[in-house]
Amino acid sequence: MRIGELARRGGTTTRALRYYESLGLLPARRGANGQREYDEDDLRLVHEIRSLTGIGFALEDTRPFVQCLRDGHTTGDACAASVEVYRRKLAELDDCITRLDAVRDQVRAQLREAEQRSKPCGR
Amino acid sequence: MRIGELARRGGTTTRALRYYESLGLLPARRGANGQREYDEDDLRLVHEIRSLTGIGFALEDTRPFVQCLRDGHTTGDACAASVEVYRRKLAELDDCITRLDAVRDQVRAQLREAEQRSKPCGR
DNA sequence: ACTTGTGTTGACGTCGACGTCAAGTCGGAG
DNA sequence: CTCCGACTTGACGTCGACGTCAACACAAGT
Repeated sequence: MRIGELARRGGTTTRALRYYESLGLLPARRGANGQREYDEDDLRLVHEIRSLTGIGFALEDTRPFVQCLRDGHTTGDACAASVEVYRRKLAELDDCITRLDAVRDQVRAQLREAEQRSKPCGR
Repeated sequence: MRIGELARRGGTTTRALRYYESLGLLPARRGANGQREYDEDDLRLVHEIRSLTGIGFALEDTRPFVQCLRDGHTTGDACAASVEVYRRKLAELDDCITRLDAVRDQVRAQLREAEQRSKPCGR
């Protein structure tokens, strides 16, 4: 299939696919006319990339997963490098959530205080 | 005081202060020589901006707080517009945390599954 | 007077993941 | 043959909060 179909079926755009190729993430074979030619395996790679970036993974973080699939594994996370990314991301998420929780509490407290001051009168 | 001192005492850089000025967030008086001249009140504004951006507020979100201080209030959140920003931010934080929690659980599950597959043998 | 430090404006660079536009080529329908 | 849609490469735009550099003026210490 050509790039337009791959984009449609992969839930993305041709621009994104060319961008992935420019990063070496999604290399493409070329037909006699110079147009990019893709197959079902490529569609799997696109799905892997999209599902990972969809939950907040950076494109570079998807690289091990994509490589893993290209190496013939049935899932992108069957390789050690991918699992390592999982671990790192999990740690990042924990950190992030912890910080956001703290900020939320802080903002909540400030909000309560500000509302308190604005209605100092009884009732 | 001049811009360098304000930057030092405000815990930021001269570049940032000029940037704030370009946004109309921190207007500056000028001395006879054309140099920016600041006072202690300006330092308060800088502290307000930094403490808010420090916890993740966008610069534009700090505008009501800064305006509030310039209007003579003792705190930046003494005005309705500021409190409104608090409320909006709190909602954003709740949303964000909820989503991140879901993602974390998802990644955790994937990680467990991947580790499971890599060590299918007992023990 | 000289040097060093601090100030000024203006403009381009950064990061990530593409969007958008331009100008041209290719494929199939009518 | 013509036309439209899909394809090609290349290059600039976007967003936010500044960093960095250039080239110059001003201030203060010895």
